Amino acid sequence: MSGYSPSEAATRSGFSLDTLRYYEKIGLLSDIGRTSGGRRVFTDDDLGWLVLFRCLRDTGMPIAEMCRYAELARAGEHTAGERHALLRRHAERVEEQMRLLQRQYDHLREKIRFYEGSG
Amino acid sequence: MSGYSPSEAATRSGFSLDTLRYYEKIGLLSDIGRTSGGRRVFTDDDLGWLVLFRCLRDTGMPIAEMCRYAELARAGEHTAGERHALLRRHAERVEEQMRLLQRQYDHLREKIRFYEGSG
DNA sequence: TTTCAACCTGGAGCGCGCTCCAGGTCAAGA
DNA sequence: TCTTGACCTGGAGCGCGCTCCAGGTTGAAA
Repeated sequence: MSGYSPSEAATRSGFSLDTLRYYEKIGLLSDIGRTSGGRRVFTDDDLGWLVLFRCLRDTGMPIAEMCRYAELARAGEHTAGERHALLRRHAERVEEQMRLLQRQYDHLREKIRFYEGSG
Repeated sequence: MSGYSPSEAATRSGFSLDTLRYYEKIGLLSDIGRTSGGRRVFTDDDLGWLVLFRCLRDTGMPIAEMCRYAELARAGEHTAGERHALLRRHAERVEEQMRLLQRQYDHLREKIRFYEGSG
Protein backbone atom coordinates (compact mmCIF):
# COMPACT_ATOMS: atom_id res chain seq x y z
CA MET A 1 0.00 0.00 0.00
CA SER A 2 1.03 3.67 -0.14
CA GLY A 3 3.55 4.75 -2.76
CA TYR A 4 6.96 3.76 -3.95
CA SER A 5 9.86 5.91 -5.04
CA PRO A 6 11.32 5.41 -8.51
CA SER A 7 14.24 3.45 -7.13
CA GLU A 8 11.92 1.22 -5.09
CA ALA A 9 9.83 0.58 -8.18
CA ALA A 10 12.97 -0.22 -10.12
CA THR A 11 14.18 -2.66 -7.48
CA ARG A 12 10.82 -4.37 -7.16
CA SER A 13 10.14 -4.63 -10.88
CA GLY A 14 13.61 -5.38 -12.11
CA PHE A 15 13.45 -2.52 -14.62
CA SER A 16 16.02 0.25 -14.53
CA LEU A 17 15.06 3.82 -13.62
CA ASP A 18 15.68 4.84 -17.20
CA THR A 19 13.45 2.07 -18.44
CA LEU A 20 10.63 3.15 -16.13
CA ARG A 21 10.90 6.69 -17.45
CA TYR A 22 11.08 5.36 -20.98
CA TYR A 23 7.95 3.26 -20.48
CA GLU A 24 6.10 6.29 -19.25
CA LYS A 25 7.38 8.41 -22.12
CA ILE A 26 6.08 6.01 -24.75
CA GLY A 27 2.75 5.66 -22.98
CA LEU A 28 3.12 2.12 -21.73
CA LEU A 29 2.79 3.41 -18.21
CA SER A 30 0.42 6.31 -17.85
CA ASP A 31 -0.85 8.53 -15.10
CA ILE A 32 2.07 7.85 -12.81
CA GLY A 33 1.53 10.07 -9.77
CA ARG A 34 3.81 12.92 -8.75
CA THR A 35 4.76 14.57 -5.50
CA SER A 36 4.32 18.32 -5.26
CA GLY A 37 7.98 18.56 -6.29
CA GLY A 38 7.40 16.62 -9.48
CA ARG A 39 8.82 13.26 -8.45
CA ARG A 40 7.18 10.03 -9.49
CA VAL A 41 5.20 8.00 -6.99
CA PHE A 42 4.37 4.44 -8.02
CA THR A 43 1.29 2.75 -6.56
CA ASP A 44 0.71 -0.94 -5.92
CA ASP A 45 -1.38 -0.89 -9.05
CA ASP A 46 1.55 0.49 -11.05
CA LEU A 47 3.74 -2.20 -9.57
CA GLY A 48 1.20 -4.78 -10.68
CA TRP A 49 1.48 -3.49 -14.23
CA LEU A 50 5.25 -3.66 -14.03
CA VAL A 51 5.07 -7.28 -12.93
CA LEU A 52 2.92 -8.01 -15.96
CA PHE A 53 5.27 -6.13 -18.27
CA ARG A 54 8.18 -8.07 -16.82
CA CYS A 55 6.36 -11.29 -17.62
CA LEU A 56 5.52 -10.22 -21.16
CA ARG A 57 9.00 -8.89 -21.90
CA ASP A 58 10.69 -12.00 -20.49
CA THR A 59 8.54 -14.08 -22.79
CA GLY A 60 9.49 -11.97 -25.79
CA MET A 61 6.49 -9.75 -26.40
CA PRO A 62 7.46 -6.61 -28.35
CA ILE A 63 6.86 -3.33 -26.56
CA ALA A 64 4.40 -2.20 -29.25
CA GLU A 65 2.16 -5.11 -28.36
CA MET A 66 2.35 -4.40 -24.64
CA CYS A 67 1.29 -0.83 -25.48
CA ARG A 68 -1.67 -2.20 -27.36
CA TYR A 69 -2.64 -4.33 -24.38
CA ALA A 70 -2.30 -1.38 -21.99
CA GLU A 71 -4.41 0.81 -24.28
CA LEU A 72 -7.14 -1.81 -24.37
CA ALA A 73 -7.11 -2.08 -20.60
CA ARG A 74 -7.44 1.68 -20.29
CA ALA A 75 -10.32 1.67 -22.73
CA GLY A 76 -12.45 -0.29 -20.29
CA GLU A 77 -14.01 -3.59 -19.42
CA HIS A 78 -15.54 -4.09 -22.85
CA THR A 79 -12.08 -4.84 -24.29
CA ALA A 80 -11.58 -7.85 -22.03
CA GLY A 81 -12.25 -10.26 -24.88
CA GLU A 82 -9.65 -8.68 -27.10
CA ARG A 83 -7.11 -8.59 -24.29
CA HIS A 84 -7.78 -12.22 -23.57
CA ALA A 85 -7.25 -13.13 -27.21
CA LEU A 86 -4.05 -11.12 -27.34
CA LEU A 87 -2.61 -12.97 -24.36
CA ARG A 88 -3.70 -16.34 -25.75
CA ARG A 89 -1.99 -15.65 -29.06
CA HIS A 90 1.11 -14.62 -27.18
CA ALA A 91 1.00 -17.77 -25.05
CA GLU A 92 0.95 -19.85 -28.23
CA ARG A 93 4.02 -18.08 -29.51
CA VAL A 94 5.71 -18.69 -26.18
CA GLU A 95 4.90 -22.39 -26.39
CA GLU A 96 6.51 -22.53 -29.82
CA GLN A 97 9.50 -20.64 -28.47
CA MET A 98 9.82 -23.14 -25.61
CA ARG A 99 9.69 -26.08 -28.00
CA LEU A 100 12.40 -24.54 -30.19
CA LEU A 101 14.55 -23.73 -27.19
CA GLN A 102 14.20 -27.28 -25.87
CA ARG A 103 15.05 -28.74 -29.25
CA GLN A 104 18.14 -26.60 -29.67
CA TYR A 105 19.15 -27.24 -26.08
CA ASP A 106 19.04 -30.96 -26.85
CA HIS A 107 21.31 -30.40 -29.85
CA LEU A 108 23.66 -28.42 -27.67
CA ARG A 109 23.81 -31.21 -25.08
CA GLU A 110 24.54 -33.69 -27.81
CA LYS A 111 27.40 -31.52 -29.03
CA ILE A 112 28.72 -31.32 -25.49
CA ARG A 113 28.48 -35.09 -25.13
CA PHE A 114 30.55 -35.36 -28.27
CA TYR A 115 33.37 -33.46 -26.56
CA GLU A 116 33.05 -35.71 -23.53
CA GLY A 117 33.06 -38.87 -25.60
CA SER A 118 36.27 -37.99 -27.43
CA GLY A 119 37.99 -36.23 -24.54
CA MET B 1 29.80 -34.23 -51.02
CA SER B 2 29.35 -31.64 -53.77
CA GLY B 3 28.65 -27.99 -53.08
CA TYR B 4 25.69 -25.79 -52.37
CA SER B 5 24.80 -22.44 -53.88
CA PRO B 6 24.23 -19.49 -51.55
CA SER B 7 20.48 -19.80 -51.86
CA GLU B 8 20.62 -23.53 -51.12
CA ALA B 9 22.75 -22.83 -48.07
CA ALA B 10 20.29 -20.16 -46.98
CA THR B 11 17.32 -22.50 -47.34
CA ARG B 12 19.02 -25.35 -45.54
CA SER B 13 20.39 -23.27 -42.69
CA GLY B 14 17.50 -20.88 -42.22
CA PHE B 15 19.81 -17.88 -42.46
CA SER B 16 19.23 -15.23 -45.11
CA LEU B 17 21.67 -14.66 -47.95
CA ASP B 18 22.65 -11.37 -46.40
CA THR B 19 23.26 -13.03 -43.07
CA LEU B 20 25.51 -15.65 -44.67
CA ARG B 21 27.53 -12.88 -46.32
CA TYR B 22 27.58 -10.97 -43.05
CA TYR B 23 28.84 -14.03 -41.13
CA GLU B 24 31.64 -14.43 -43.61
CA LYS B 25 32.49 -10.74 -43.47
CA ILE B 26 32.91 -10.77 -39.69
CA GLY B 27 34.95 -13.94 -39.80
CA LEU B 28 32.42 -16.31 -38.27
CA LEU B 29 32.50 -18.32 -41.47
CA SER B 30 35.88 -18.47 -43.13
CA ASP B 31 37.37 -20.00 -46.20
CA ILE B 32 34.09 -20.33 -48.03
CA GLY B 33 34.95 -21.66 -51.48
CA ARG B 34 34.37 -19.79 -54.74
CA THR B 35 33.65 -20.73 -58.31
CA SER B 36 35.96 -19.36 -60.99
CA GLY B 37 33.40 -16.59 -61.38
CA GLY B 38 33.65 -15.59 -57.73
CA ARG B 39 30.43 -17.13 -56.41
CA ARG B 40 30.29 -18.85 -53.07
CA VAL B 41 30.14 -22.61 -52.84
CA PHE B 42 29.16 -24.04 -49.46
CA THR B 43 30.36 -27.52 -48.50
CA ASP B 44 28.68 -30.02 -46.20
CA ASP B 45 31.18 -28.97 -43.61
CA ASP B 46 30.10 -25.34 -43.97
CA LEU B 47 26.49 -26.46 -43.64
CA GLY B 48 27.43 -28.28 -40.45
CA TRP B 49 28.81 -25.06 -39.04
CA LEU B 50 25.65 -23.25 -40.01
CA VAL B 51 23.55 -25.83 -38.18
CA LEU B 52 25.65 -25.26 -35.09
CA PHE B 53 25.37 -21.48 -35.43
CA ARG B 54 21.62 -21.85 -35.80
CA CYS B 55 21.54 -23.81 -32.56
CA LEU B 56 23.70 -21.31 -30.71
CA ARG B 57 21.81 -18.27 -32.00
CA ASP B 58 18.42 -19.82 -31.22
CA THR B 59 19.60 -20.39 -27.69
CA GLY B 60 20.74 -16.79 -27.36
CA MET B 61 24.49 -16.92 -27.74
CA PRO B 62 25.90 -13.56 -28.84
CA ILE B 63 27.70 -13.53 -32.16
CA ALA B 64 30.96 -12.48 -30.53
CA GLU B 65 30.97 -15.70 -28.53
CA MET B 66 30.26 -17.80 -31.60
CA CYS B 67 33.25 -16.09 -33.23
CA ARG B 68 35.37 -17.05 -30.27
CA TYR B 69 34.25 -20.65 -30.59
CA ALA B 70 34.95 -20.71 -34.31
CA GLU B 71 38.39 -19.22 -33.75
CA LEU B 72 39.22 -21.88 -31.19
CA ALA B 73 38.07 -24.60 -33.55
CA ARG B 74 40.31 -23.21 -36.29
CA ALA B 75 43.24 -23.07 -33.89
CA GLY B 76 43.27 -26.83 -33.65
CA GLU B 77 42.52 -29.85 -31.54
CA HIS B 78 44.37 -28.54 -28.51
CA THR B 79 41.54 -26.05 -27.88
CA ALA B 80 38.93 -28.78 -27.45
CA GLY B 81 38.89 -28.33 -23.69
CA GLU B 82 38.23 -24.63 -23.95
CA ARG B 83 35.50 -25.15 -26.55
CA HIS B 84 33.92 -27.77 -24.34
CA ALA B 85 33.92 -25.39 -21.39
CA LEU B 86 32.47 -22.60 -23.50
CA LEU B 87 29.56 -24.79 -24.58
CA ARG B 88 28.98 -26.01 -21.04
CA ARG B 89 28.81 -22.46 -19.72
CA HIS B 90 26.40 -21.62 -22.47
CA ALA B 91 24.24 -24.65 -21.69
CA GLU B 92 23.96 -23.47 -18.10
CA ARG B 93 22.77 -20.08 -19.24
CA VAL B 94 20.24 -21.77 -21.49
CA GLU B 95 18.96 -23.83 -18.57
CA GLU B 96 18.46 -20.66 -16.57
CA GLN B 97 16.73 -19.08 -19.54
CA MET B 98 14.40 -22.08 -19.81
CA ARG B 99 13.53 -21.92 -16.14
CA LEU B 100 12.71 -18.20 -16.41
CA LEU B 101 10.68 -18.74 -19.54
CA GLN B 102 8.72 -21.54 -17.88
CA ARG B 103 8.09 -19.43 -14.79
CA GLN B 104 6.86 -16.45 -16.77
CA TYR B 105 4.80 -18.71 -19.01
CA ASP B 106 3.08 -20.02 -15.88
CA HIS B 107 2.32 -16.45 -14.83
CA LEU B 108 0.94 -15.74 -18.26
CA ARG B 109 -1.34 -18.79 -18.12
CA GLU B 110 -2.57 -17.68 -14.74
CA LYS B 111 -3.39 -14.26 -16.14
CA ILE B 112 -5.24 -15.92 -19.01
CA ARG B 113 -7.17 -18.11 -16.56
CA PHE B 114 -8.21 -14.95 -14.79
CA TYR B 115 -9.86 -13.72 -17.98
CA GLU B 116 -11.59 -17.05 -18.39
CA GLY B 117 -12.77 -17.11 -14.80
CA SER B 118 -14.43 -13.70 -15.02
CA GLY B 119 -15.57 -13.98 -18.62
C1' DT C 1 21.54 26.22 6.80
C1' DT C 2 24.09 23.41 4.01
C1' DT C 3 24.87 19.41 1.62
C1' DC C 4 24.22 15.83 -1.53
C1' DA C 5 22.03 11.84 -3.27
C1' DA C 6 18.03 11.03 -5.66
C1' DC C 7 15.29 12.80 -8.86
C1' DC C 8 13.57 15.71 -13.02
C1' DT C 9 13.31 16.76 -18.48
C1' DG C 10 14.45 16.51 -23.35
C1' DG C 11 17.02 14.59 -26.42
C1' DA C 12 21.13 12.24 -28.27
C1' DG C 13 23.59 7.90 -28.55
C1' DC C 14 24.39 3.05 -28.50
C1' DG C 15 24.88 -2.14 -29.21
C1' DC C 16 23.16 -5.76 -31.59
C1' DG C 17 22.16 -8.28 -35.55
C1' DC C 18 21.09 -7.95 -39.34
C1' DT C 19 19.03 -5.71 -43.92
C1' DC C 20 19.16 -2.98 -47.82
C1' DC C 21 21.17 -0.56 -51.65
C1' DA C 22 23.90 0.75 -55.79
C1' DG C 23 26.27 -0.63 -59.32
C1' DG C 24 28.22 -4.24 -61.44
C1' DT C 25 29.25 -9.56 -62.95
C1' DC C 26 28.08 -14.28 -64.14
C1' DA C 27 25.91 -18.13 -66.42
C1' DA C 28 22.09 -20.97 -67.97
C1' DG C 29 18.24 -21.23 -70.97
C1' DA C 30 15.54 -19.48 -75.21
C1' DT D 1 23.48 -13.88 -79.04
C1' DC D 2 20.41 -12.08 -75.77
C1' DT D 3 17.97 -12.05 -71.64
C1' DT D 4 17.33 -12.65 -66.96
C1' DG D 5 17.84 -13.92 -62.42
C1' DA D 6 21.09 -15.26 -59.10
C1' DC D 7 25.12 -13.55 -57.42
C1' DC D 8 29.13 -10.21 -56.23
C1' DT D 9 31.32 -6.09 -53.19
C1' DG D 10 31.50 -2.22 -50.05
C1' DG D 11 29.17 0.41 -47.28
C1' DA D 12 25.07 2.78 -45.42
C1' DG D 13 20.84 2.25 -42.83
C1' DC D 14 17.56 0.31 -39.71
C1' DG D 15 14.56 -1.43 -35.76
C1' DC D 16 14.57 -2.47 -31.20
C1' DG D 17 15.01 -1.46 -26.54
C1' DC D 18 17.01 0.74 -23.91
C1' DT D 19 21.01 3.88 -21.85
C1' DC D 20 23.36 7.95 -21.14
C1' DC D 21 24.01 12.85 -20.78
C1' DA D 22 23.60 17.82 -19.55
C1' DG D 23 21.84 20.90 -16.80
C1' DG D 24 18.77 21.77 -13.35
C1' DT D 25 15.52 20.77 -8.94
C1' DT D 26 14.16 18.57 -4.60
C1' DG D 27 14.18 17.22 0.05
C1' DA D 28 15.87 14.68 3.99
C1' DA D 29 19.68 14.25 7.01
C1' DA D 30 23.65 16.44 9.43
